[in-house]
Amino acid sequence: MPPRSQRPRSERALTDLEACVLGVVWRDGPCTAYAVRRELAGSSTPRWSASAGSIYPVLQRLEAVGLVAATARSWGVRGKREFAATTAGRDRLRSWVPEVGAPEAGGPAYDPIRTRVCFLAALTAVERRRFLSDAERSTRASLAQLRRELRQAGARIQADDFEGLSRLGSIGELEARLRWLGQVRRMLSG
Amino acid sequence: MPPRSQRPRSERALTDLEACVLGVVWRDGPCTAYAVRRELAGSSTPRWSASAGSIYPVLQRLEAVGLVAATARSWGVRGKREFAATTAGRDRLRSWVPEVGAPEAGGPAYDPIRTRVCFLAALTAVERRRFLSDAERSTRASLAQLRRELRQAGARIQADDFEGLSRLGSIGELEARLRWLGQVRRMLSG
DNA sequence: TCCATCATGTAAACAGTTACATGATTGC
DNA sequence: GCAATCATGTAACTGTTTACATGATGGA
Repeated sequence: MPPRSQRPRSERALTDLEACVLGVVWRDGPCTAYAVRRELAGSSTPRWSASAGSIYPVLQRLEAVGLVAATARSWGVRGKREFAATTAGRDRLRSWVPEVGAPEAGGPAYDPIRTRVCFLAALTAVERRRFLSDAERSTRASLAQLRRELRQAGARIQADDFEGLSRLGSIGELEARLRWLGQVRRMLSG
Repeated sequence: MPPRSQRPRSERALTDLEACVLGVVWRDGPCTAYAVRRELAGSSTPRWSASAGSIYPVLQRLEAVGLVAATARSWGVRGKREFAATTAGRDRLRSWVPEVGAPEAGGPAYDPIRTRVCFLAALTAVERRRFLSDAERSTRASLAQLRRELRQAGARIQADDFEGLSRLGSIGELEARLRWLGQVRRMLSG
């Protein structure tokens, strides 16, 4: 297990959070840090906390390296700052998206439920069944929510509605998980 | 967006990494930190780096709170330490597994590919197609690898082979992603 | 003899979270 | 008048990573 090579600080790759914030700023046009927060908080995949302490420092970093630029507006006593992606920011986003990074980028995502199944042996038979039904219920609830959002967004998904397409992917993932959980349940009881 | 309530340091919940390390130690019986590293590194979901700097501190923490215990063996000049889960550790693992934490625990996992699709609008049509075929190829490679591992493990999956069941879940997720990527590709070109 | 693997750790850096702090605006 | 939302940030903490450092064992 040799240590991996290191990139110089100045041109280091964007973290996924940085790239997402950059992406939101690029897509949603001039918007405040608060709007970015709201956007990330509303995401169906709550990977990040979207708290002020997460987002403000990220935008400061992005601004410092010139990937986003802020314009001040008067609001209250401190004013508000609206961010937009610069040309460099747009370019950076464009190079980030196809960046697969590791060769195993196509591997399965980290799923806390699947990870827990690995250690299901620690539970009694009753507890296992309970865990599985909880996981199924919870997954069904998320699935229903996603389908609601999909219906709300519009009758049919357009080719340029990448949020809708992404949501479609989430739905597919949850449906697959549900099928798998059923399979596991049948194997444990049968 | 009110701040969430905080847990006292002493009884804070295990992080997923801590729980996984505890789980591996519990499952694989007395084993060295190095073996835990190897196990995590070989996992199909490389969420963590599994470097020495990750695993050793985690085991130190787990040992400090009495969830694992080490027995020293003579090896080289420093000796080696073999870890095993204590009764408290096993209990803790048992309470961790069914712990769903957030109500949205059943939501979709964080998938870097899906996240990138959200910002596909930043690419040209040619770049989009290229991204999609890269993603499909990469996913197919991981899928083939997982199927190989599944075949290697044994002809049929036993009800108590939770690693095999988990792998089955990963395969289902990747198959779903592949179907979705095909759908996206058809929508973009059609 | 050399290399891969087994084995153990530490130190510094860093990203992200939690908690704290403040105040304006808008709608009921 | 009051509550929810909009808005901006900072400070401390902490978990994880990167890089560094060392040495034994076993097989080709």
